[in-house]
Amino acid sequence: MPTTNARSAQRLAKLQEALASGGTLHLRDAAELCDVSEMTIRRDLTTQPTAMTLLGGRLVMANYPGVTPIYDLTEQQASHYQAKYRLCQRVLAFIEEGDTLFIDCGSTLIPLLSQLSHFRELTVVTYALNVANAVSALPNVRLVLLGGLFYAASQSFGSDNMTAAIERLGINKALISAAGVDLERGVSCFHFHEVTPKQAAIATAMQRLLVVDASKFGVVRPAYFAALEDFDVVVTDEEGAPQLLKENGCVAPEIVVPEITVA
Amino acid sequence: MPTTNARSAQRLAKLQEALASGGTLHLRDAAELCDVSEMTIRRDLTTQPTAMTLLGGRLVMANYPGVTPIYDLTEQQASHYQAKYRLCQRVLAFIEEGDTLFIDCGSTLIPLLSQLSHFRELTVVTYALNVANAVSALPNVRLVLLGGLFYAASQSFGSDNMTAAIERLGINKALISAAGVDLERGVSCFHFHEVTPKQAAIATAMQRLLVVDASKFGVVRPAYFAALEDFDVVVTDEEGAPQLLKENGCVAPEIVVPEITVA
DNA sequence: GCGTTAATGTTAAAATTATAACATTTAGTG
DNA sequence: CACTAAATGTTATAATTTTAACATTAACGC
Repeated sequence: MPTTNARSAQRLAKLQEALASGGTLHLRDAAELCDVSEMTIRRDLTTQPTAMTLLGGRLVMANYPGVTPIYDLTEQQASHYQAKYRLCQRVLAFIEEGDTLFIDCGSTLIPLLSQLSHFRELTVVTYALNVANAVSALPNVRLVLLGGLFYAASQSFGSDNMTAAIERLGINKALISAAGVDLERGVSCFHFHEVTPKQAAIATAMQRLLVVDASKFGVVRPAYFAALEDFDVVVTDEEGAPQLLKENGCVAPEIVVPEITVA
Repeated sequence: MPTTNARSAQRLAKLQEALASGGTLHLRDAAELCDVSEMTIRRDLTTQPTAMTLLGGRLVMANYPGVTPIYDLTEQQASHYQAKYRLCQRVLAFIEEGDTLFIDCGSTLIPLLSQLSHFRELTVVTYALNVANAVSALPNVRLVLLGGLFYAASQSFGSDNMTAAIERLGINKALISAAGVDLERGVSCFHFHEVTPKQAAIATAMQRLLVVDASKFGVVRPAYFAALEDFDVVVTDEEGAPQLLKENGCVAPEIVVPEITVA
């Protein structure tokens, strides 16, 4: 097994160039383009670290949204996806024609976005790149992206005038996700730069929805951003959640539970 | 051969939901998800009109940039790609370690972006979603996205405080693209919302580079944004460009032509 | 309920892609 | 210049995906 190879890296760079503007390249053509055998390209891909993948004999950029997170729905993951999907279906029940939605970063709310195409007119405000990408494809949804410095870990942006930018917008409903929800320690996330936009959205929005799956209950993450009482609604997927929360003296949010039927 | 099938369409809709947020779905999992055999899914795809494709046993959204336009490198397309690639190679010669680059929207500068991974540290400022996506994958490049309202036609954002946001940044080099370059009528683009960020970048940057292929010469587009003299360098791919411009009395910009060797 | 037809399932064969093993070429070194 | 080892090519084999043909089930009209 060789350590590094300059020529190999050069080939991959060339191929990546070809794919940078989008599209796929058949292994056969890739080999021809680089004037080597298909096997060499295959080896390049396995030996060197690269952003490309071979998908059914075709070379694709692995980090492209339509390709990357290869949704390997094994049994567990399939059910996990179903859970995420159902959660978003419940959120959908709160969305109305003409709404201006603040949509938080993370993966929780992603399945919701394609559902937004069923509305005639909506506006989505977000500070997350993955959310923006999904929404940018919807012709009926106006997209406002709050920019700034990009944080790869959360695929989102941070800026010092995020609060001001959010306050200027007439946000109807804030859909907030979280990495931890605890009755005493409140609602928290992983990254500190998310705190500002989340808090600004909570402060501005007419209605505040916390969207979390049950696995987040009882968990505390480094960045605290709100108390459970700051939300009007908690949308979750666990049967026991309402009791769990209410028995512990938390009465503020209306909690939406699995009774809601999924189409 | 059946005419239409409600259930078939319903399955495809369900699968499309699953893929809407990006990713791929193995045929096996798609079949399981719909509770039918793989063959049925295959038939759905061939029978019904759909935006999905089967790529190496995996279901993908065919209209996603990384997947759809299957890059059939016929001779012409290959050479067209080569041209774009060469143009960006020339631009690359102007970029230095540690630069803060303003990168304009459009497709012209896209091939440049993956090349930026060769630097140790760079900062890219942009108001284009496609640029941001390409840059977000580069670990060595800091990304600043100027947000606002999304314009699908140019895959970019517009906002009324774009100028202020750009002025606050210490932009080293502005890489500007254009849809039209005319000696008398100046440099123009298609969309009016692009004018503000372009002009702000030109005003702020230390060095201003206009990057255009020769097909843009002599063309005037609706939105004027600068005179040719506002640029320090014009990077182009046409041999005749320097004479063409200089003979017409335009002496300001240094023009970079194909003499520069491509690796 | 019977007969017809669409819809789906099952299986086998063909085509394609992936892996592995070994052969050959190329580059570098003393 | 020979020696070594990496890099690439070639070929055979395995695994996977695609296609095709036929069997079975479900739906619908009479």
